[in-house]
Parts: sequence; structure tokens; C-alpha cells
Amino acid sequence: MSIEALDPANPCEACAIRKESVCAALTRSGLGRLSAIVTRVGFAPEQVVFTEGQAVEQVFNVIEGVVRLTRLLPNGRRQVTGFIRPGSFLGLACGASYGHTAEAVTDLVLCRFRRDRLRAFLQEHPEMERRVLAKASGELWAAQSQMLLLGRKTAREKLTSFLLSWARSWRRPEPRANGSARAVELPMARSDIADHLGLTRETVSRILTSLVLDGTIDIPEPNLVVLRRLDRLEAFAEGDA
Amino acid sequence: MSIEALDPANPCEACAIRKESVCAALTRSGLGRLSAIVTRVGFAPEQVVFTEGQAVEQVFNVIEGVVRLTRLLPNGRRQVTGFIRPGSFLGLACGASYGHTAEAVTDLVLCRFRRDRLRAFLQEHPEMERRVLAKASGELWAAQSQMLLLGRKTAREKLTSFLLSWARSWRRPEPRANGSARAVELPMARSDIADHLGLTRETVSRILTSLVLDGTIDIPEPNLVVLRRLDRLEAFAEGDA
DNA sequence: CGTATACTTGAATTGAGTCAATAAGTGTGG
DNA sequence: CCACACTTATTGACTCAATTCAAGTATACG
Repeated sequence: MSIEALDPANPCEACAIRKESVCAALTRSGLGRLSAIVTRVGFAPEQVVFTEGQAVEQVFNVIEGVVRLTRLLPNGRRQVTGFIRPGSFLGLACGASYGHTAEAVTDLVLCRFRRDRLRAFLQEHPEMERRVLAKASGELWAAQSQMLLLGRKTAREKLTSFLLSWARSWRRPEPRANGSARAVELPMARSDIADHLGLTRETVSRILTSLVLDGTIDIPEPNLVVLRRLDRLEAFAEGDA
Repeated sequence: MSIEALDPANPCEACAIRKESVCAALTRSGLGRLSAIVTRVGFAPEQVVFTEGQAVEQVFNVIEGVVRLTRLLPNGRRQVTGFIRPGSFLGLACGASYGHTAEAVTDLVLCRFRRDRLRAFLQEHPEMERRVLAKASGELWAAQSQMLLLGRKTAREKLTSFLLSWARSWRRPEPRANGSARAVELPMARSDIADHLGLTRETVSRILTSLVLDGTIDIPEPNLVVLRRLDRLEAFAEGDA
């Protein structure tokens, strides 16, 4: 199912997102040794990377694409606990088994490690381990923000908060700023957004249209949102409206 | 504001909750060295241990009592991100500043460490550091479960899930099992529960009464719940009803 | 004892969900 | 290139679970 891409020499050194990833802490020689224990793998949209409950034998660093983390309730209801972007790690802060299912939203390129090997590597590279811990505490912070959102925000606050935080995490592509407007790609489906925010796809749709109607955003194509009025979005996100 | 309790000799070795805490991994001599960098502090109900946004200079191990972690929205809405019971750590998985406010629900006894000192200690005691990491990944798992609860469960499912998980975490006191019933103390206010579950205090109250009326639980006093029908509670928690 | 605080209960309201229909893409094979 | 099936997104009408607002009751406290 997964496509192996064989990069010669020292692939990690050439890695596009190294600076934003946990690997940033490593020296050239460290990167060389890291290259020895890593495999690059690709996934097509909707492919499953790992499943909730599985034993954690592999961990992944996201190089390209977006990953969706989900948890299911017995009766089929779904919560998307997060969307993971390049530079983040999958599976490191898990215990013995994965706490959620990870699926590809877009085409995906991941670095795959055997967990025990990476653990051994980290023991010899405390500078990198420190960054792993920092990422983990960032994850916890994000999880708490999400609880606040899910428990105490209205539908419009949820959606505007989401748009803003997604826009902020979107560093790479062109900000395409024509008059303070910012184009943001939303590669995931409306139902993914809904399941992330504790809403239904219909509500997500309705609120997006209402934001278009009042000129706050534009949706030239379903997966592209132009944030026209950041000030107004921020006001909505804080509930001042 | 905080009361210092001066224990002589090797206080850590005598610690009642050592077995369930991160300190369990330490040998006697390790405990001795740990004693040297720890201070026991007490807090009265409603006292603030630390505040969201403060720089993390101290970290705490909960010895006795219940701590409430909260996050606020600008307009005053509150989310209780968790209730912390003895054996858990406060502040370790934070970055530079606390991600939430910690307040005493009951009378509290904490072990206080200077963060940098504990960090140095952990570097010399990887066996304990491993337990710290395990606790952190447990926290993350709990956070994700809470997201699922907040985003995708009904009020009754939320409340019954909460009662069950609180009962499970309640290991110390007498199970008081007369006919499979289990008495559980709920030291926090209804509004704390509501803010934890993303509900209002009125809804919490109403659902508790309905559970009493159909014989699933009993509430002999406002802060004591007797779980009469665990089977039924579990069914409610899963949404099979 | 009066007073504040927490909890419960009731009635009315409403935000978001459900159900149902339509529109807009997307891809396939003839 | 077009017709068909298929999926995803939007829109509308109606419903309902949970909130809001408003008492009322119990409990603790000085």
C-alpha cells in the first residue's frame, strides 16, 4: 500500500521541512545517523496510516501533506482530534497503543521509524529529545484549547477560530495578500471540519455561507477560503458579535 | 498563602501515594535525594496554585486532595480541562508558561519542586523520567477522550461517562459495596462538573435527578453519589439507551 | 437567625441538529 | 466530448436537546 521513495546519500540533510521539525536540533553527523534508521513512505488520500488501538511499532514524522486523527464512538459518531501538518510527529506521545486512527487527507509523505530504534537514537541525542518533549507539550496545549472550543464556543466561534488557527499554521504557501486578505486551503472535507468542531456538515456549510454573505470571507472554490476581514473573524472567534 | 509542612528525615519514603506516583520508580537512595529538592505545601479549597499564562517555575506532585484545571474565554466562559487526583503531576508537560489555572477543590497537599532542579534530577534518574513521559502520554490520551466527549456525546452520556471515570479513578476510599453499589464522592461543585462537560449547572442537576428517579444512582448528600446500577450507567455512557 | 451560596425545579426559548431535496463537482467509459 | 453515476456541498423546513430565565429550597456560615 505504501510507496517507498529511495533517496540516496543523506536524505535528511536535504529535507525541506527539517527546520520546523524535531530534527532541527541535529548536527550534520546526527542527521546522517538519523537517515540510517528512517524510511520515507507515501500515502494516497484516505489511506490509513495506523489505527486506534494498534500496538505502536512505528512512529512517523510528517514531511508533506495533511493527516487526520480520529476517534470513534461505538455507535459510529466520530471526533477528529486534530489535523497534522508537516513538521509534526505521529505516535511519539502515545503509550503502548495508538490513541487514534491516522488517515491521509491529502497525498502524504512521511518519515517512518521503528519506535524502539528512534527511542534509542533519542537517548543518544538529548538535544532532539528536548524538542520532542516540547512538541508533546505543544500538543497538550492544543488539546486543551480544543476542549475549550468544543465545550464553550458557539458554532460560529468554533468555525472562525478554526479558520484563523488553520491560517496561522499555514506558513509555506503564498499568503497571497491582496489588501490584507489571505487565501487558505482547506484540504479536508466539510464533514471532517464538522467532526473536528463538534458540529454537523450542514452547520459548517451554513456558517461558511453566512460569512461569505456578510463579506468576512470568500470561497472561490470549495476548498479555498479567502479571509477578507481578519479583524472581523477575530471578533467572531472571541464571541464579540 | 501556602502552609509549609516540615517533615524530617526521608519524607518521600514515607509518602502514602508514592506507589501510584512518578516517584514509584525510585530506589531508597533516589528517594533520599528527591527529598532534598522537594517542599510540601498545603492549599485550602478555592486557593489558586498557579495561573494560566504564568511562567512555569514550580511543578507539583499531588499528594492529597483534588485540583481543578481551568481555562477561560475572554467573555468569562470557563472550561474545566481536568480534575487532578493524587499521584498526578502538575506543570511538567507545560512549555514555558502554564496552559491553565490550577485551583484547589478540596484541602490540598502538594510536593513542590523548582522546575529546573527537578529537570536536573530527572536527567540523573531516567527510570523516573520514563514514568513522567508515560504520565504525559496518559494525559494526552485523556485529553482526546475528553474531546470526543465534548464534541460528540449527549448530556446524559457526558454525565454518566464522567461518573464512571471518576469512580474508576477513585481507588483509595472504601468502595462501600453493598450489593454491587459503589459510593463515590464528588468534591467539586455542580458548576465545576458542568464546566468540565460543556453543560450548564442546571442540566447537570436535571440529569442527576433523572438518574436518581430511574434508580440508576442515589444521592444521599449533594456531594456523594451511589452508583446503584453500573450496567445501566455503562449503557447510558455508550449511548445504548 | 438572617444572609449568602449552592442546588434543584419549572417554563419558555433557541441554537444547532435532523431530514429531505437540490446543486455542483468529479471521474468513467462510450 | 458528452451522458451517467457518484460523491460532496448547499439550502430549506421542521424538531428537539439543552440553555436561559426565573423561582424556589436546602444548607452552611458568621
